[in-house]
Amino acid sequence: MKRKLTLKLIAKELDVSISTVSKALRDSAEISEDTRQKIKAFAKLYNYKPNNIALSLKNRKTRTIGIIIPQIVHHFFTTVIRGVEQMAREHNYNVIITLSNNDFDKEVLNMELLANGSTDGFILSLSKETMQKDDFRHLTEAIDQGMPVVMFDRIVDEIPCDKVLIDDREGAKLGVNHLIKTGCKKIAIITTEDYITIGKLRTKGYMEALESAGIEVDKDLILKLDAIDELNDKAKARIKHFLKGKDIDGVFTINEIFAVTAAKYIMEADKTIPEDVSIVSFSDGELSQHFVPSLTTVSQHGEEMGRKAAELLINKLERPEEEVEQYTTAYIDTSLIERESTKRVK
Amino acid sequence: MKRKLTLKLIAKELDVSISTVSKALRDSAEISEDTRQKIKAFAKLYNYKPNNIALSLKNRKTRTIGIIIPQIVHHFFTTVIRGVEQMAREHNYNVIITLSNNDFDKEVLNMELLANGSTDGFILSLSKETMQKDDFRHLTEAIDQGMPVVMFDRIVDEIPCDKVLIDDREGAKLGVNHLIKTGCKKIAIITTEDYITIGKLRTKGYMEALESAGIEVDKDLILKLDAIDELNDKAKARIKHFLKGKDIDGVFTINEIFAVTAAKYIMEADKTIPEDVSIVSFSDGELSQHFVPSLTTVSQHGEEMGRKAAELLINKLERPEEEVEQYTTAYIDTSLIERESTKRVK
DNA sequence: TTGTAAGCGTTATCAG
DNA sequence: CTGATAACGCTTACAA
Repeated sequence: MKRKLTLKLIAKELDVSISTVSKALRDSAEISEDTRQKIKAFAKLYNYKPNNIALSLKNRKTRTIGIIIPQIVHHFFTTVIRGVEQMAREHNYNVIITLSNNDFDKEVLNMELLANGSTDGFILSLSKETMQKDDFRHLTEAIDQGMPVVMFDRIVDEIPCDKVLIDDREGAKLGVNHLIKTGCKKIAIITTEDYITIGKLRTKGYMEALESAGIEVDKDLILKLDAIDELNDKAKARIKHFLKGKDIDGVFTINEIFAVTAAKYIMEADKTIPEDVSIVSFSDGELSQHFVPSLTTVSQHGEEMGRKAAELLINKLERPEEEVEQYTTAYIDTSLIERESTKRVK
Repeated sequence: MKRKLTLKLIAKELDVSISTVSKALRDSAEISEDTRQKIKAFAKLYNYKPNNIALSLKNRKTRTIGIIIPQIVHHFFTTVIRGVEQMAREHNYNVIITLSNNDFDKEVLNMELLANGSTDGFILSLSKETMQKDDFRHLTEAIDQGMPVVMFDRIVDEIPCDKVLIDDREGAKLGVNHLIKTGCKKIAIITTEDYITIGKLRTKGYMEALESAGIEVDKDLILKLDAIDELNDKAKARIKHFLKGKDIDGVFTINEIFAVTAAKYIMEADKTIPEDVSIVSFSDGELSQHFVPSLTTVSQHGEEMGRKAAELLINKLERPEEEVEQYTTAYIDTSLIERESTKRVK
């Protein structure tokens, strides 16, 4: 492996000082046209690129934003990333991503990696395990050390940092209201246990929507699973059992996988979607789009979320150090995407 | 924002020299039990963490592997990442990811970011645009500068570096043979234009499978699209038109999206899957698993691929510098996952 | 047992 | 116009 070209090497080769080279390359007026030309030509020829590590050390800035997310398969996270990248690019920041795979230790590890020099701050969504463990020391430590942090989607209230959320409650209402509007009367929900914030809030939205439509909430129509991004066989069986023989005409689910699985069992029971049972899912992704029938979803506008998160972070990064700490929580609206799994509004 | 704790600060606070602190923290025998204890206690109390940037600069090593991929939505890429991370962890390397979003400029940008200090080497799959443009200067430059590179999946032969591939041709054969075995005689393929290597190779496998079964290749049963990860309306229309009224009993597609879209049009034409038309898709992902009917796929073993890529890279990184350059191309086997979209083998 | 100094690659300041 | 020097945070000979 060759050694990378450095200022020092160029200086030696051209028999000038390192600082001359540095200045020439940065087009300093101090340097004579002649030398500047010479140095630049040489640098270009041998493809000199400044060493970012050295720059970061010098500037105590990396101009890099770190993203830590539980799982990347999610179309949602991809869109968030895109949003972050857009905003980052506009402000001349780079973005690197690490995955926690929904694993606590990995999340901690990644945070340390990113917190110790590689990035100026980060944007993260908590792993499932972290939320279960209820252990956020890695977060508070990072924040204590002056790392700006923005949490999105899967957050925890107590941590003092900026937050970007979708309005889960409103989103769920949007979805359930659509079911109601299209004539559904007996609407079930497939959600998660309450320790997962999004599950809890979406369940709440579901209940509120029913109530304000004068429909009584029936506990038998609420299924709370312990799963979130993946369904094991047990969870599938629970969904199957839950749907079996129930007299329902609408299902609201808090994610795509739940929706698609429910749809499958509904069709297996020889009911048609949306005529017999309508379905609305939270989270708009590939699955919803390509499923037959395609699913009506509550879209989360991930890109916007990413943009907002990046904006908040960059704000913190570029603000004079002494300003009073204060944290904002931004809400991103959801919207309904109508597809084939619900009836047309009359 | 507080300033991060450094050796210097600790040294000042404890009134010792920086090197004493450094040594104490690294448990050097040079330092007296006493001072060591004192320093370590202090460091722990204030949660000292060494600055990775400084370490990288010092060691001229980051112990970080970069991954550059076109698009992360793909379940396949997620599994590859997981494989890379496993292997990396075993060898004490970190992993950071950047996305090219199938965009040439972004790929170049990301490479520069990663090549200029942030990582010791990288693993990448080319963006669609890069392959179209046929411009690989960013790659050769990085390699010239001594950055070890491993390409996987979407590669280009001419670049001198390690490569990890799945055997696309064999994989396609596997899939098509399965269709043949289950009784299909008129098998169509939905693939990409030939400039995308995987499309080309998979088409080849398809043809070979047919030929060796004594079935004549019918050009009318081959659809080459210009799309790869996403389908625009035009591509969808082409699929629809392609399938319409064609007398086929099997469809092989080179990715999930093509398969799912084809399935949809087939069902719309009131044919049943797999009785009337069987489907096999390349790439095993969420879509195939959750679609109704679930799709038989050729699985790519992404995790293994990731592991292999990381292994090759780490090998290069830890090898004494002077060794002769030589590049290996590893092939990862595919396997068939039978689901509902094909008939049982008799 | 502790401290000094050089060096990793840069840039900024100040002197020549 | 050019160059020496210090500094970013850390490690490691080498002195003391």
